Amino acid sequence: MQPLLSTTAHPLPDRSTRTASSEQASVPPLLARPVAQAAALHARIWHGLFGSPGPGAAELLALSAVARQRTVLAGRMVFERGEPAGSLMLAAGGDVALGWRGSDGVFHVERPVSGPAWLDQSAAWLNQPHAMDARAASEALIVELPLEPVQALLERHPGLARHLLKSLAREVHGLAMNTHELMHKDAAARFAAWLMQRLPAGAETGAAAPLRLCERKRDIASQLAITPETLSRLMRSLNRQGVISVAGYSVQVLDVAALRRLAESG
Amino acid sequence: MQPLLSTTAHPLPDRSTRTASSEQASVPPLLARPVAQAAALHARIWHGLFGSPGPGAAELLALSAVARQRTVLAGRMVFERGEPAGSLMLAAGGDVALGWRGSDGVFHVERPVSGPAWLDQSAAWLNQPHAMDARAASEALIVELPLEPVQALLERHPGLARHLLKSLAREVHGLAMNTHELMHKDAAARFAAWLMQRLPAGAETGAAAPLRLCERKRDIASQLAITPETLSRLMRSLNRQGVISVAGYSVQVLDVAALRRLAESG
DNA sequence: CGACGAGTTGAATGACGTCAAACACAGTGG
DNA sequence: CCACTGTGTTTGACGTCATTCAACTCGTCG
Repeated sequence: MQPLLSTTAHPLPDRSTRTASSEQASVPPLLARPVAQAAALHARIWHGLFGSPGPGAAELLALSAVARQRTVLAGRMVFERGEPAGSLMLAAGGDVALGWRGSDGVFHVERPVSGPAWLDQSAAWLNQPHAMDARAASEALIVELPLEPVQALLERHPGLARHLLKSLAREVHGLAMNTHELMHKDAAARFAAWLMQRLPAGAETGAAAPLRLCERKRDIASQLAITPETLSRLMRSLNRQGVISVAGYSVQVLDVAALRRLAESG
Repeated sequence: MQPLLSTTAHPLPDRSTRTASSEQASVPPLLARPVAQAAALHARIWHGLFGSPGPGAAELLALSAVARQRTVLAGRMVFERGEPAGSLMLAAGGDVALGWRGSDGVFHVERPVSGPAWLDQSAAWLNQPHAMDARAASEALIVELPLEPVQALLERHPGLARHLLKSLAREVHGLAMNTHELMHKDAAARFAAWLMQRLPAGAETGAAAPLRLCERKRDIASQLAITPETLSRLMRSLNRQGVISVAGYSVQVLDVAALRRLAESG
């Protein structure tokens, strides 16, 4: 029916391979190498969380001192909705999916996260339970910052507060954008925006380098709050319009300008 | 057509009266009374923002010292999207609508806020412009906390950081709930949840006291991300099912349990 | 091979938006 | 008192977008 496009199913993205390589890049050295280098790696994690300019070396060291870490195997829960949250939670490395598990046992991804990144920095401050489930998509290094010690830290390192406030503010900003998108954009615009987000920064016009989807399409759909069927139809429609070119899990954006127009229509 | 229900239009809620009375209650004394009592009122404002237990007296005093205030007349903009945000912004009293002005000049309310409450506590920390427009719905007392002095304050009063973090965390929590609702609930469920929220705390089952809508229905609709037409049909449908009883701007919830079921379906 | 899960496709259904008309009320000026 | 106007809401007809349900294909794993 569409001879120019292979509509056949394609193999799933190889999660185990991807997992392994992403861990090679960021996590395992932390566990395997001598302490001095581990500290340098900690610094890189904090940098990912706080951006730059981040907290000073002394403050980061103090943070590292109160941090408790553990690894969570792929597929296991990091924390569950309703569980009391005594700590600020973050993923130092690996991939974690924030979402919720339906009554049928299926996990719905609402926000995929790839370390280093915060998992829940708000529940602990409010003395409330976690509001979502968090499930490791790959083996992940989870860091917990227990609230009490962090508060004590703020007394001794007031400069740290500014960075914690900043990262919370970043989350507010992101959530507000997200809400706005959901309220005012249709599925096509949201998907276009999703694609734009993972376009390498360079590509401003014309065609861009091929892009590889590294999640199941059903998970992409659930981030966009649409059904897998609708996502499939959307991709086919954009493909037919010549905006993107789809082959299984690899997508090439052919017309960045058109995609941007779509993403901003709303 | 519906002899049991008056379906005729009803006069708008009297905004000017409502405005005046809400200001009588919270704002004007601050401007009119001696300094000692003004401080007490400041305390009440901070309490509204931070909850309890809030910051200590010394910290509140320091906050008050760096605060700059101004009043904004009903209908004027408090700040606009894109405007640089050098301060944490809050409404000490009066009603402010957060939203955005469409290209046609119509203002779409996304979140109504009634002082004391934060208007924008995130943009300033990120050195970013405001992400939304804010428009005074009634005459409002606006307080700005310029970022620089607040940061200096954090050095001297580390305990303050905890409360700022907490209020930001509260906003994260609220936004996350909102996002979740938009993603997974249909219009009827969202409206039911909206009604539940403004039900007095006492009413758990059966019928509840009549409720008076004090915004234009089109503004309620835009908070729910639906059109006024859909809201009208929803109210009629709930009325027909006997869950609520509608007469113009006054709504009585007849069956709290059914409403809760609706609100949680999704 | 057969079972299973992921993805795709089509038809039917439903939810919600759009458009246009009518109505209610407030305020205005005769 | 009565038209007249403007804004807000209601209602109906209709269209569009997205979900649902049910097949069907492909690839993997046993």
